[in-house]
Amino acid sequence: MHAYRTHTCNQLRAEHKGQTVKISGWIHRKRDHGGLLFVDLRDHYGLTQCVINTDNPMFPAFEKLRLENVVSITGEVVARTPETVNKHLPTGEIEVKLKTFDLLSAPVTDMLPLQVNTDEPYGEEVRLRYRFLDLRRDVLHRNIVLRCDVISSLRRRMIEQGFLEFQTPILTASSPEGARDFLVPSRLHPGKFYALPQAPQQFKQLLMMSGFDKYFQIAPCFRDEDARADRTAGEFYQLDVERSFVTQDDIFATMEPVIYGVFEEFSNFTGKKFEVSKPPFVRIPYDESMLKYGNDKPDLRNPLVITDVTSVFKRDDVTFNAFKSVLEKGGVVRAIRAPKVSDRPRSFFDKLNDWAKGEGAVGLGYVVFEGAEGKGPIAKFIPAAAQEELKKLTGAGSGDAVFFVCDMVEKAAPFAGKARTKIAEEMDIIDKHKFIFSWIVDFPMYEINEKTGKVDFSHNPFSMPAGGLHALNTQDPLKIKAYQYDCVLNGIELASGGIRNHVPEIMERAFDIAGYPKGEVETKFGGMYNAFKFGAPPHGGCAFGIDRMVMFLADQKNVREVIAFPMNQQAEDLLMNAPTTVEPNLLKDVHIKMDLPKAQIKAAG
RNA sequence: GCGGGUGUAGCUCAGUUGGUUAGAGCGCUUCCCUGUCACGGAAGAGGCCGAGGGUUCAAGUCCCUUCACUCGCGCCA
Repeated sequence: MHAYRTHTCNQLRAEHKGQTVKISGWIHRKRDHGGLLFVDLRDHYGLTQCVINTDNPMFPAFEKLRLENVVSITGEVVARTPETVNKHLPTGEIEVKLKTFDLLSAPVTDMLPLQVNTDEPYGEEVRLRYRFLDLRRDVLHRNIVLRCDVISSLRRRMIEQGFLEFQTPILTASSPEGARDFLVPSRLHPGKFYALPQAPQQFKQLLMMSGFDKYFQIAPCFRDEDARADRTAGEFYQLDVERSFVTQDDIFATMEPVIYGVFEEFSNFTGKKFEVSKPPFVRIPYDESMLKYGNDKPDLRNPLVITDVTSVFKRDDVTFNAFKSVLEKGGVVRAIRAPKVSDRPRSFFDKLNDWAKGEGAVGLGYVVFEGAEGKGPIAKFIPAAAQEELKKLTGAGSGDAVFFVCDMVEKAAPFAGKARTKIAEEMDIIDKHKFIFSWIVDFPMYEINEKTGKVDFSHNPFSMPAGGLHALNTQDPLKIKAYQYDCVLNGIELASGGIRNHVPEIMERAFDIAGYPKGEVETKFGGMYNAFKFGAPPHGGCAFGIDRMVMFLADQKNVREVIAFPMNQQAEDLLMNAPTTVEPNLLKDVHIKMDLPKAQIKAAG
């Protein structure tokens, strides 16, 4: 007999009755009847009930074992009587009648800081400090299995399309992404540093210039920026993809079946099937998204749409001066039509108005259409003819309300976006069991940097500008679009990508417009720049956030729920105690001397 | 760096307007219990109420400071 087990804890069925088996695992739960003791033994695969009574001389020793001890149990598989079968358990037809057992772990003597056999919510700090216990618990354990399955599915789907899986360096140089780098000091080169890759961006482009055609990688990425619920501290994984001789549509056609396929494959993970939007995913130009949804990552589960109704409030017969004064300064009015809400109580509208005030707005004006007539606090400023124009622009009919946001465009658009979300939430019209994908396309190549007031890259500086060199030389930089796109799912950015700029002349001009001195491209991205000169194929790609994909499929609100060993919000690993101070000789090796803020000198000790 | 929330037993939480000895469930210890499956029952141990300061006859409760965790903002093209 095997030293540890002949079967797993999810394997034994009625057909095994009479067999002598050995199973190993953790003591999940005990039910002690004095003369009769039931123990649920748990391993990765499931639970098996074991039973022992006082006839067995091992009874006293076995009875003393505490929860979460690791034991192997040898015994006979016994069919349960019909009335004692447990239908909720796959192994519920049988139990193992214990003959002998071995304690395989050191005996558990301390109190468990968190209980494995409950689904009670625990504090983050305890969960992270004792992550190995939390990972034993059902929900987190299954989430991590899902993550493994999702990654192998992605890998299989990419390989089936003829992509090659690469590894790229972890110790590298600073890359063109805009985030803070993690730095690693060089021992051999005093005063110099490696940077951990924010993404393998340059390497994957170099692989295209090296003639490999179809690249992918399950790539670790490192960015020294603060965490959010959908963004872990420090590091995350991307499905990183690049292809040669492709257009934007080729990238979409490559990725849509992969992403749709994976989401469809695991759409039933939570036990409730999610409906997945089929390829081709809807494509929305950036400008349209900003107008209709108020951001560049629309939640398309929300059916509400924003329209521009500035023209209505500019009419001479409309006398709503609160808006007119803003319009005179160049502002806009954005409207959100909320269908069939005229029967809602006044409190529905007041609540939204209070919310808007809480967001720093003056309020959220609205008109409710009942029959032909518009009602509400500001309806009296809008005569019938103007109301007709309003209905025409927004598509509002009888029973609908239209909410207004008025401000300068750069404030009105995002606030209308927030209001769109808030109104839909209050109306409870967002279908929580849908995955709706979209591609946001035609991002602007440049934007005004608010701090400096100068023209800056708005996305990846390596993206190809639409219209190429001609556009760069002849158009207003702020009007130039880039072959740059995001894949958005339910209001969260899932991927970003672009068709790259592979022509040195266009790249130099692009950096010139963003105010970089001549030669900057060559100094900063020398390897890439050289490659561009020696035969670079047109290429492009994208990168999908794996943690976020799994988070969606597991229906979790926080990426930590799908990562085995995440850091906390302060980018600390409570289990491994990182970051930590190091021995002075290690610092000396890498030529580092501390110069700490006074308050932290004691802490660094 | 800034704002919101939370902090009471090993864990999850309750604790009234400031008022006697700070409670419950799980876990832990001892005992009873031979068909449970979140087994049941009896008893028990376990508390610097995050820390420090203040107001008060009296503070878990009110005020100030501070720390930790968390959510968000800044940041992340």
